[in-house]
Amino acid sequence: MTASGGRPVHEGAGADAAAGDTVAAVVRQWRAVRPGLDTGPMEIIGRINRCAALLQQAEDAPLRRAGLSRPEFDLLGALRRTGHELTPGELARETFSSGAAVTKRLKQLTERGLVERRGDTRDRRVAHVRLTDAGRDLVDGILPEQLAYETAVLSGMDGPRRDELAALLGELLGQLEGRLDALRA
Amino acid sequence: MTASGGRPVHEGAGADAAAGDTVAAVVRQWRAVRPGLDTGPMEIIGRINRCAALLQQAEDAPLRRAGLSRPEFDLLGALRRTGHELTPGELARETFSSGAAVTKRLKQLTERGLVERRGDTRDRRVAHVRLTDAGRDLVDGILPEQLAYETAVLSGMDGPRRDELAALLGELLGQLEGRLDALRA
DNA sequence: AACAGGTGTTTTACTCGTGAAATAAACTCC
DNA sequence: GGAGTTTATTTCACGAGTAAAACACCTGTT
Repeated sequence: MTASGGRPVHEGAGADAAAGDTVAAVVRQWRAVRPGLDTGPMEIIGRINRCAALLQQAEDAPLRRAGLSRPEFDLLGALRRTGHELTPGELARETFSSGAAVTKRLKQLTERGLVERRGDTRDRRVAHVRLTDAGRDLVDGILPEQLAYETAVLSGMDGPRRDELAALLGELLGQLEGRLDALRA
Repeated sequence: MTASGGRPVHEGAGADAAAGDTVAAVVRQWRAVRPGLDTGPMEIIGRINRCAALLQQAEDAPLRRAGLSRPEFDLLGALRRTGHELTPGELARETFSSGAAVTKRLKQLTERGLVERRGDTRDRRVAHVRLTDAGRDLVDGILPEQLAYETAVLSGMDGPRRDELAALLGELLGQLEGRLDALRA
């Protein structure tokens, strides 16, 4: 199959895959050592995890140049894309991180002059966080760079397949999120 | 998390009909605030990162029951699936983590009696690590549970689409891994 | 008005991973 | 057969995240 140049289309549970990616190799090892195991889920979950790890590493490059970690950028991005102030609690939900982590990040970002906080006049427990001009400029400057970089990283795949992949991931994610919300209820 | 990570706060009433997953909503926010940006990569990279986060959370459940973290299980799994001893360096490469992390994990797993080490007779720098019987039994006991759990998590998608998703992820991963090696050279 | 309970945020104590230096042993090549 | 280099592994100092407790404030009830 590698020799014929075709990519494995039906790489189902029983197919002998071309060497391909490292996950395929791992799955092959498991099947050799513990035959009869249903290794199907590995081919999706293992690959997602590995892709995420590699992408994160790759993506870090443009951000690091600006002295930002990815979680920090996510926080700034949440403020930028919603277009209004957010409370620490909302930021935690928005960036899927713990409240404590947000507190720490806000402290640093405030010190760097990228965000500002003000107290709520009615409820003195809550704070409102907004981007400073410097913060907004930073996000606006980085984002196109970031997206261009990501485009380059994905450029090995042609357009239609990228769309197909995005659609399938969207379907999976929608279901995972539904399932998670269900567990939360 | 990614630039596209997060949940929309003010998504307009009634948008949930076509909302899809959270990443789609985030992308919509970006497009509203900064039109003209090519948000294509977010729909893949953002979703992969978010899926990875959710899956990791979900996957942790069966492992935690056994008192193992995922990186620890990966280490044990590498020993189990290769079927032979590995050096710390090989384990680091195999589990995609740093040497220092492997050293720490080995220390803990050794104390728990799950792995053993012996020195190489020829080259006294290198160590060889292998599973103890208890370690092997633990992995063999957990793995089917783990795979069953993962199958359940993915059960919202039907077979053909799962295969298609696995194939596309394999293609992407293969390219990312190639690209990474290229960048390293 | 005062208290009980709930909510938003921060603090605390801890774990874990990382990069860089340290250690130690093996090659190389003159 | 040493001096210098490379390779394998560990140690160290530190940063970042987490869960749980602490804190501060609000709200409903009586």
